[in-house]
Amino acid sequence: MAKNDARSARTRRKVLDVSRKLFADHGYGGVSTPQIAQQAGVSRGALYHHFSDKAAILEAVIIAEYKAIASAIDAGTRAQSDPMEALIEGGDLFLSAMSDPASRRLLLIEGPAVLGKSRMDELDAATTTQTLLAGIEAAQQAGCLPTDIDPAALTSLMTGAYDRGAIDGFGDDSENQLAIRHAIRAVWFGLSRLA
Amino acid sequence: MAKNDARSARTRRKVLDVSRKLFADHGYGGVSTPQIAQQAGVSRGALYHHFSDKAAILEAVIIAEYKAIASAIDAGTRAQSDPMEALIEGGDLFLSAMSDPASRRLLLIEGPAVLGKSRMDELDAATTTQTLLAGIEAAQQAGCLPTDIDPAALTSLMTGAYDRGAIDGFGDDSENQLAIRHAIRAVWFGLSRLA
DNA sequence: CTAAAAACAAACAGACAGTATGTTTTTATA
DNA sequence: TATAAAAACATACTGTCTGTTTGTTTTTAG
Repeated sequence: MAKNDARSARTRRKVLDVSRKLFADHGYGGVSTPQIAQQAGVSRGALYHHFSDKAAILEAVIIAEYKAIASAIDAGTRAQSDPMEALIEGGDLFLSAMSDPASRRLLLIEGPAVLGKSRMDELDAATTTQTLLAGIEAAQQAGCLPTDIDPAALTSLMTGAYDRGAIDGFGDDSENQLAIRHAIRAVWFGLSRLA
Repeated sequence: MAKNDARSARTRRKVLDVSRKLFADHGYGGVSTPQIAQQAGVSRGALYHHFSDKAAILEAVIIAEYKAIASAIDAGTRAQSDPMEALIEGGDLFLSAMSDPASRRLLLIEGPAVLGKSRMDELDAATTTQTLLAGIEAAQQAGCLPTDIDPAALTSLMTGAYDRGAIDGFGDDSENQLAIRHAIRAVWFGLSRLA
């Protein structure tokens, strides 16, 4: 069972590579399975042999995307003693990882619309949200953030802020991006003043 | 030109009422135009006479939704001398207005995916974003918020926080909602400490 | 009262999603 | 190595959808 595995992996890879670009460029509804099959150089039968339906293709693309983001953040994370610095650096790495417009559209627009919020939450579990929640709780225990704030609620708000910051911060100019990073730093510093 | 206007208004109303519920319940892709026409008691021909395509129906639904939100916020806004109190109260009203799951799905999920971010920004112009930006600038001029923060950047972040807060704050329990409101208050207070 | 326009209805054409059926390639076993 | 089973791939087909076109009824304006 080796030659088949490679064959399947090759086919899946071709489909996912093509689909990622198509979904990111034209959105889920703007892409057809014949289009994916043709550009991937694969028959539609092969496509449906590996994926249960069209949404499953997007889901596989998004899972790969989460993994890429997570490993990019992991790779860039340095040992950080101060919990607040860790939060800010983690956030900056997230924003950097989301500098690709394709990532942003797939994870923040198409994913929630096609797979639904609850499924996206599951897929996200090991990635940004969990990391942020852990960081916030650590900062609270270290006395750097006020403890009367529900950590899950703050995680929601800051996740939303980062997501929106990623979307708005990369319009065209990188000027904007710096302003976003500065503003989010201010939010964290302000919260730490309340501790 | 009176009887026809009423006829058109009646037809449009029926289509939009039915579409709002269908789109909110099953998502844009999960609803068909025959389905809309049938439930609205209207022929598909009539439907396409009033709307250029399926996306135009969603757009009309979303425009109505923005108007409803805006007027709900307007109606609840009291004269507020303190700029920070105005910001917080406006935000609370936004969260209350978004307590309807249908509003949340239409404005935060389906809209961006189908119409795109730029179109949603245009439709949103007169509503939440503009109001928030004005509030932040006013607070900065009054010395309640630090002036070294780009107001547009902060508006992005806080809009994202509010949107996400609306989505996460209404899962099932209202306990969550209070935690969200408390956390966002803390964010504003923290920022004001930096002024 | 009648011609033009607006509103509505029905039929149609092209395309798509998902499935069923058939074929080739790979794997496991005798 | 020969062969049966299984996996991978290909093609054909069904029902449905979207957007358009053509036709009909209702309303408006002169």
